[in-house]
Amino acid sequence: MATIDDVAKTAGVSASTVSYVLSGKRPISGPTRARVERAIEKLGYRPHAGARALASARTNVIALMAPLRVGVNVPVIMQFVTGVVTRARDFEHDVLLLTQDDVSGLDRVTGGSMVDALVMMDIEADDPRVPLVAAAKQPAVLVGLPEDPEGLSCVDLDFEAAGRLAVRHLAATGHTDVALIGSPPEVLRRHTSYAERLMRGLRSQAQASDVTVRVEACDSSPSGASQAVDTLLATAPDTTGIIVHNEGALPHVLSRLAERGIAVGTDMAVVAVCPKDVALAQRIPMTSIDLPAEDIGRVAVDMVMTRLDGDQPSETRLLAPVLTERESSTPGPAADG
Amino acid sequence: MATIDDVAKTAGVSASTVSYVLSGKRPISGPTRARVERAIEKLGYRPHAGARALASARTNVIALMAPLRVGVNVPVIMQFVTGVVTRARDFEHDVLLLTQDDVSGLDRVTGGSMVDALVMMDIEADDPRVPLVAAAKQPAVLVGLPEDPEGLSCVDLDFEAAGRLAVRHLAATGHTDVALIGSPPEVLRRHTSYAERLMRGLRSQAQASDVTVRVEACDSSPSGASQAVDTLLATAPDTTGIIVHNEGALPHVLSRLAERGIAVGTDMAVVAVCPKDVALAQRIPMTSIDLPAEDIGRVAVDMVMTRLDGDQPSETRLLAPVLTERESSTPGPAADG
DNA sequence: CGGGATCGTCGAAGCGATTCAACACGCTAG
DNA sequence: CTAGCGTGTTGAATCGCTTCGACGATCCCG
Repeated sequence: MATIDDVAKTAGVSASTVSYVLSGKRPISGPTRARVERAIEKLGYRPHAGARALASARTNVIALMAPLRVGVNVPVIMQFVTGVVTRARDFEHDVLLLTQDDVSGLDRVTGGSMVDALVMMDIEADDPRVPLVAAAKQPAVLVGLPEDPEGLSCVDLDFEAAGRLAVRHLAATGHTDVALIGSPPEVLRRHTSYAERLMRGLRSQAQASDVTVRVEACDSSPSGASQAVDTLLATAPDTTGIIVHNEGALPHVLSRLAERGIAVGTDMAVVAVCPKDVALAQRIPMTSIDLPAEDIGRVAVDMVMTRLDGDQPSETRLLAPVLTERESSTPGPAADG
Repeated sequence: MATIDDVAKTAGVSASTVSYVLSGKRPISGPTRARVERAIEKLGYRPHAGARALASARTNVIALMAPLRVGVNVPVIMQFVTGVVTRARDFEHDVLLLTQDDVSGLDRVTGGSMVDALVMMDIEADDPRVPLVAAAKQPAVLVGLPEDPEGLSCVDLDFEAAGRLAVRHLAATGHTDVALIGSPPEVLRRHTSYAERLMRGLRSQAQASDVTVRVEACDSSPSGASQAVDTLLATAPDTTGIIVHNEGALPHVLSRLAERGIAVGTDMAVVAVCPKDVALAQRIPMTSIDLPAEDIGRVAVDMVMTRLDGDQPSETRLLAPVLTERESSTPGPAADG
């Protein structure tokens, strides 16, 4: 491989000049720049990433911790990841992927200066990674909300507001008995923050809107979904509105309702909290609160990049939920006639 | 951050000794090793990845190109990725994720010595990345089969054998009119190798077993799947066995069959080509040919690691397909009575 | 008891970039 | 006419590690 010295030699300049042409940190005259660029082209020169990292203390790589835990919805994760990877490229950064949720990987990439910054997904209320990453020299952004952010920046959909919004929507369309079909029990057991925040919003708005809300955990299998539906209808037969916050279970919930002869949209209003494409890929276009996974990934990168040099204060960004009415929810019983 | 010199100083040895303790490339006496290790521990020393890469020409990172193209099944991709990431850790390597299928990323990580090796997924028959990666100084393994591998190593499920196996199974259980519900049209248009190989196997065995086989492309949406089923049953009403090679469409195909009152397993035998967990997550446990995505990812890493120093010759590894009978396929009409 | 092998450690030379201080040059202003 | 300035370029130091050759000490065997 050609080195910067080779380029310098064939362009008839010094290595530092080549470096400045590349980085633009000092003015270089037009002719010189042109000669250098020609030399680079000719030799097919690519700066050595390691050498660069050593000299400049910048790797142009960010770490993305995306633990693949049981119960997480893989396609949604991948939407995040896509957002992160593509946005990172806008900042000339590549992405190092860590899928294990152990803490050693964090230590390695952080301590070894393998990355300039970190984005961590699937944050739990009391996440063991948080103190470690707070102590790291690299800036970090958490996707989700830990109990104690320790001065770290966070970003996520405002699930609490989403919960309120969903209930408000159902209440406004005349429903008084609503239910949540939510995350798998494993997710709840881990105290993954989004699940709890949604419920909090749900409950507070239920009280405010004088609506009862029943909660069912639900794993993503067909049988799990059927069971959740059956239990719900057995214990709360007056339910006329369901909020589904479980991408994997959603199609099965709809199937089960269909099997039981319950027409979604007329007999039963259903609001999904999920990415738009999931909402549209069901048998009926779903009224949904969009989970803008790719956006969130993008924002996470924006935030972490801002903090690369300037010591921006930490900040928490909760994206406002947007509810889009589609065919799965229509005015409920109280609004009838 | 502490440097190797700091460690050397506090341990009372030279930096090279510390390095040898870490790498084990020269014998170090017990007491010395112990002193060094204590110093490392005490200072929380982590070798600087960039410096290491510069000096040793090893980054301990491999690149994973996983283009997220339309029509690919994301959960399956993630199974590959998981296999790659976890196996890479066994070799002390981390994974740099490239999701864009452009060629510039390849160039960057390759030319800039950011990685020691490459794993490339979703290979097309005439993939533009292949010549580039063949010219790179890093070893590479392709997941899939290009038309001309140019001396590169490849790994994949033996889809041609899978096609034969599926037909043989159906033929053996008495079916004479079978059909494939296959990949989305985009995938076929790209000449993604697995789709074509499966069809080749299907056709050759159909001829050998004196069975007719009809082929339907099928996108992964509910409507696409329904349409594929409807078209199939309209144009080939005698069909009694279906092979589904499309993870996304599979549940919808089954739903549609159910809607039309066709009982899977008795009226219609269905064989799926998909990961085992997908086969088991359907309304009926599916007879399936396992797509061992995670295994393939692991094997890809094994192969590429073998080629890191030794100049092992290139090799193509096609994993033998395994068919597991479950409830979705039972003896067909000719075997009845 | 001497000579060669073996073992453990060290010093120094890179690896390939970045960046700072310094310098040469041509201008303008005084 | 010169001091002073800005512009464009350079040389050298530096980043933190690996690795090669060398060297003293210890060991074994004849």
